[in-house]
Amino acid sequence: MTKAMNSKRKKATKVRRRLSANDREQQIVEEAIHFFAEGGFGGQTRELAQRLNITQPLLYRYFPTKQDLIERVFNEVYINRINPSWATLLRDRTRSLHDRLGDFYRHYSEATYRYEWIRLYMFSGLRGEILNRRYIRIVEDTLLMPICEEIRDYCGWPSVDEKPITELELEQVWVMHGGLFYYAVRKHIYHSEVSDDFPAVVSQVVTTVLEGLQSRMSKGKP
Amino acid sequence: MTKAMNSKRKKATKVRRRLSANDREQQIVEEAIHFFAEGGFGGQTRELAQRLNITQPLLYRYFPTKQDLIERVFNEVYINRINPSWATLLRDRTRSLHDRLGDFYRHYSEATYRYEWIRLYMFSGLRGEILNRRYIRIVEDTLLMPICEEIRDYCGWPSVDEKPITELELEQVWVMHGGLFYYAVRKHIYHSEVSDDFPAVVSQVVTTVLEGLQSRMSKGKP
DNA sequence: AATATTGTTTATCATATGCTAAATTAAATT
DNA sequence: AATTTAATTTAGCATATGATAAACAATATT
Repeated sequence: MTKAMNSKRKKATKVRRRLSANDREQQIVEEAIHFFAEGGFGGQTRELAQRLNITQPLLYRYFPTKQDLIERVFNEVYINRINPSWATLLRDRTRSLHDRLGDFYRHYSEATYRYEWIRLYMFSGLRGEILNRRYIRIVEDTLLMPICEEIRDYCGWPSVDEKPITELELEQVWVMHGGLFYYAVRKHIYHSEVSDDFPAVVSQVVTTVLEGLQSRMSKGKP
Repeated sequence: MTKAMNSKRKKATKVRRRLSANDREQQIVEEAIHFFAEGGFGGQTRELAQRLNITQPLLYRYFPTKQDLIERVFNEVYINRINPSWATLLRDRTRSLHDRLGDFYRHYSEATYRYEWIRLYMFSGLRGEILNRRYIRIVEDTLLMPICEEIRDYCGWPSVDEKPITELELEQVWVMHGGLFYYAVRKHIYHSEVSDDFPAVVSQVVTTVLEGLQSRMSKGKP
């Protein structure tokens, strides 16, 4: 029995060695995502290696420098995370704007309100990486601006062709968007207690904002 | 001329040495705030010393460990930053709730939407410091809950005595609060372009939220 | 002016940390 | 089975980094 266990354990301990280059690389990236998300990019390569059950120099076989690994992590987490179908969803005027926004934030939060995503994003921002500004630009152009336009339509305001979206209109949507994002910051960065019914929060907030904007409109505020 | 310049330069370089212990300590804390806010708590003590024009071991005369200095920075930045008069302001029902919230966020943002405050706060959160949760608790108890109560009154809902503030009501206010806070995150962490008229943003958001909530109420949603 | 006090620097230690070169060995190829 | 290929480890370099002890020197005290 002991023999069997030993051989089994041996296998369990050693069998994972000598992966194919592709598998090992992917494994490293995967673990690096968790690792850097937890402690930031100051984390030591030796500790990362330990978590992978490999030696530290092996990391350098796959990534020439730590910075290269970090950039790979960025790519893995942030590339192609914005689904183009979301913009389509938002513009679908056969549905109520309330439902569209609810659906959108359900999808959006599933993709981005994750422990790794949120934390790496904030670490990256504090580091002064270009990533965040680039991401914000995309969010603004492909998501928030369309939302502004749908709000225009919802409230019966002039179309974008007649009058471009103003800075304040965009900021209004940013506060909603940022407020919902901040829910994830409270949860994953501060480890604070938050409501466990995020869709309910979205629904309530969206209702309030839409009703509020519509009410402002009826009082003659474009 | 060269002589005069030399002696002058010498003076300029050396005259600031040998401060009183109190002055030196304060000077170190002050610089440490900027230093850690920029690069995080991983910043090297040697670099901090260089910026202070002192040698690195001198830091350890005033702070036994780096961690001690960091905690001192926390105290300096976060202790007594919440002005009790804000809660009073918020409860002053002789004024419109819109004006009260506008004033409150003017004061609150002046105190906390600062480069150092925001960044140290986020660095601290990512580090897992208790600071953030403690701060959040205070914000919730002394600011957001009162706001919830005022909203109840504003909308003509039952008082808190009759029915405690629900989780969703608090979350609604958190999204507004967090959304406004996120304005500062975009500015000071992502270095993104934001509207330079924050009071206008506040005014607009507050109007929308208040109108929206009131409108929901009139449709029978407490 | 001599002495005591204390703010500051010099020199240094121990460990951490990114990274490299060469040796080793598991797996693929012949 | 012998040989080649390539994944992995061992050993170690160079510099970074928090921290300490002792020497030094500006200021205060006598």
